[in-house]
Amino acid sequence: MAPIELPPGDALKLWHQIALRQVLDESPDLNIRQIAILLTIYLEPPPHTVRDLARKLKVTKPVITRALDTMSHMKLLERRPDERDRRSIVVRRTVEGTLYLEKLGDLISHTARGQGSNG
Amino acid sequence: MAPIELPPGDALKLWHQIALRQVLDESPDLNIRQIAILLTIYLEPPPHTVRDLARKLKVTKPVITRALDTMSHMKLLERRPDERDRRSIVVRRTVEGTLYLEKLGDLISHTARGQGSNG
DNA sequence: CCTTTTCGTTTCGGTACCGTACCATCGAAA
DNA sequence: TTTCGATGGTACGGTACCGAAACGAAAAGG
Repeated sequence: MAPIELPPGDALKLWHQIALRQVLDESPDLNIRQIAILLTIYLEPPPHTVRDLARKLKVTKPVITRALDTMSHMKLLERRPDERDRRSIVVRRTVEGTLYLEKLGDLISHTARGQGSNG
Repeated sequence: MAPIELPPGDALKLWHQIALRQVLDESPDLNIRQIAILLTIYLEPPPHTVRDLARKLKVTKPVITRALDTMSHMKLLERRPDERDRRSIVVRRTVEGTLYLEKLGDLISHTARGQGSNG
């Protein structure tokens, strides 16, 4: 895989266009912690528990609980009891969450493509 | 300028790493609207008034007013009365805001560079 | 059994954001 | 001058987030 050349100035323009698009589209505005949690769940190997996520992001457990409340209500992910240890829960992906992140990836990718050229 | 090739999968990994870094660094978490406002002010030609920003982002004026309150308190930008029309204010850049966005651009750029290569 | 530890959730007080509606000021035009 | 529209700010009620602390349930260990 070739390194991606993205000078700081272009990076900010890219960020700007993506932020602008998200605002104009009125897409659900997850805060930065929720985004980090969601992407960790989808991009890193399972299982994901509240405790693991809290430790990985260096946030308190209630932050994870509340983020899971919000995002599971949006159907972006799903809680499941852990069969082996009933104190734990396991966070799982959903179809809706997969679609949401696919769209996000496409948006970033497409914006980056338009960004580099002189358009 | 060459087009930037950033496949959706890599885009999500990039997003993940940047979000993770922002959370771990406890950087001030501006919401998506505030980011869009800030970058518009810094990347598009002045002058920037509340009304212009509200129209450009298709949000209500109080959204802009509150975002300016928050970000001017963080010294990321500055309100100034418009000399020509005293009903208007003009939003201006600050040194701190410039530094903040320079750091953000560097973070994105650096993360993207590490993203594409196998590092 | 009983105590301690672990896990996720809930509660508490506080802060920040939202949209709707209203307000004070300024500028333009009669 | 008065009237009217434009501009930015404020007030209100509601929602969501935060950290700290307390909680109930389940596991671990005596």
